[in-house]
Amino acid sequence: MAAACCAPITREPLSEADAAELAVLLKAVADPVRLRLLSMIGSHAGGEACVCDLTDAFDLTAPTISHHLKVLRTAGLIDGERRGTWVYYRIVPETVNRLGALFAPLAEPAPATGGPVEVELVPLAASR
Amino acid sequence: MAAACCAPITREPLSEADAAELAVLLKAVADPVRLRLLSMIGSHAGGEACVCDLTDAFDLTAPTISHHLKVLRTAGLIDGERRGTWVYYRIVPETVNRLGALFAPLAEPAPATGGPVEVELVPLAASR
DNA sequence: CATCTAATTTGACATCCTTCTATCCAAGGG
DNA sequence: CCCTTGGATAGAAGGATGTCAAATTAGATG
Repeated sequence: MAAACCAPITREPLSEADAAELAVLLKAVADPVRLRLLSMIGSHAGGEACVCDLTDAFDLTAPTISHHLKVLRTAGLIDGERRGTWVYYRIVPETVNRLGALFAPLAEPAPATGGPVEVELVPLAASR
Repeated sequence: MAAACCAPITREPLSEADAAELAVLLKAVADPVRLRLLSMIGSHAGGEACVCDLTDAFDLTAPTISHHLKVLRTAGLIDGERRGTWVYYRIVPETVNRLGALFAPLAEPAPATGGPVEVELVPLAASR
């Protein structure tokens, strides 16, 4: 899987291949449970979260949570590691950033000048 | 549907309600055809595209394209208008921007320098 | 070694999604 | 007024997806 790229979605038409690959990534996050898992892992102190903590936060069985974690891991959004008895997961920033770039703000509500970021912005002078 | 908010996904845990609402939005874009439709509409000269142009770009029947456009419209990602014989669609920037904010770039690698965090991550599923 | 707990895998089932064909509505042109 | 064309709707078939119970693997502990 070549890293899909892709200029902001409103900049230029996506190729069929890029669209297919991005859809896989988006399907992974297009679920309430996985969205919450991702945010819980990403915002957890230390940058990683134990599966045991995650499981307790839902009214779902452990296998179901495990399934969702696998989907996120397969998509390259998180990465897991076993340390002793417990397994810890952490965010893979590169992959998350790819989604951010896809929906990059198209000059509207001023992208809150909160933090200096490394998003590759393409010259905004072309069409339009 | 109240406008969902939401700080970047790695900033703080999403509430159950916000996650549910965002998942609906993400499901709308988590499809290769709809991704391409969105990018074709958004990047089209004049900011809008005719359904007739969109349909020709796919190996799908007109009803199928119409269905996907409806999904995007229902999600608030695009807006359509009939002018005479043809129907034109355009992007709704506010909604797209919401997704951009969700996956807003977080500081890159930033592994606590020196910490015991540099562990070799073993693919959990690899063992067999 | 036996056993307990954390986490994943497997298999089943109900639901949702994508796509099609057939049909219907809207706008224009003879 | 009829007919043609652009586009949406209705309904159905088939595949994909989320969830659970049961079984399995991997450390830790007695």
